[in-house]
Amino acid sequence: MPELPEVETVRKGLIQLVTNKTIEAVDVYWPKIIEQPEVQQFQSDLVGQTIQTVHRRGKYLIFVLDTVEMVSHLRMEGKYDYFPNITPKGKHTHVTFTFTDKSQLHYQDVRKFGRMALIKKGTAAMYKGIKKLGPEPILPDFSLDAFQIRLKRVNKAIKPALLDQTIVTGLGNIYVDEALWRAKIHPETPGSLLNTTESTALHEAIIAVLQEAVEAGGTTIRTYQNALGEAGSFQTSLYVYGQQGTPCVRCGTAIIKTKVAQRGTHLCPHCQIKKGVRV
DNA sequence: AATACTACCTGCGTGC
DNA sequence: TGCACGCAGGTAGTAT
Repeated sequence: MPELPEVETVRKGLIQLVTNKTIEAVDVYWPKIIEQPEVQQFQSDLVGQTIQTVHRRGKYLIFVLDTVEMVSHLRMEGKYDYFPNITPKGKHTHVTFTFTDKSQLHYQDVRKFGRMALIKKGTAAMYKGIKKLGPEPILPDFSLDAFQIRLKRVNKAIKPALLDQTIVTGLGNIYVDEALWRAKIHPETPGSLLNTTESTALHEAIIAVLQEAVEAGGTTIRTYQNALGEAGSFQTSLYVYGQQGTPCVRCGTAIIKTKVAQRGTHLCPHCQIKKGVRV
């Protein structure tokens, strides 16, 4: 389910529900979810550890325990579900954590793309997926200067460039379309062709859309009862994502859906004109 | 180094 | 009803 705002919402929910809980058992039903160490080691390393807090970096959740940290990425459809009592696993439950008070955290993921890894405490920043992330989309981490300098070296389309997580982390398919619409930039524009006005507007739009979405608790597309972070309301504030056929609120032109770098892409064909390509 | 494509999975809607 | 196909909030691996 998640881009940054949804992951942040999940993190807040987890903090409320599992802080100070001690793990009594870990059950794994789809071993590929566990990246490292081996499943048995993963389970035994976690048993007896208490969750101190949950951090987030980009779209990664980082559970901080006594001597280890558990990095968790939800990818497309991963979800955490909390149960106050021991509860039978669902069809798509792949990992369960049972706490000493008999409450449980279930990891559910229809497409099984999500991943978990155990690392030594304090080493999350060095973890494979995390170490290559760009800055968090907030100031001062995400500096306009560095963003503009970096964009000059980007020859590919701005949309996949932003989805890459190395220029700035946290955008996914929804918020990248929203940010580009706000900044009036066509998603296929090569990064190097953005002028100062455009890159400044884009920088501002990225920060704003993600912050607003965090405040709204994220965007809920499909609802699964009980899952943490599924109560977001930002879907009512989307200007292009899923809005194909409806009028652009700025100019009235119908929003279209197309494909850019293999991803469904929404834009206003009047406000967002492609540069660098002969028409 | 940067870029482009594919794999990883399941379920759902669409069209024949 | 069955079936093929495209599509879905993401990233990692591989090849060029």
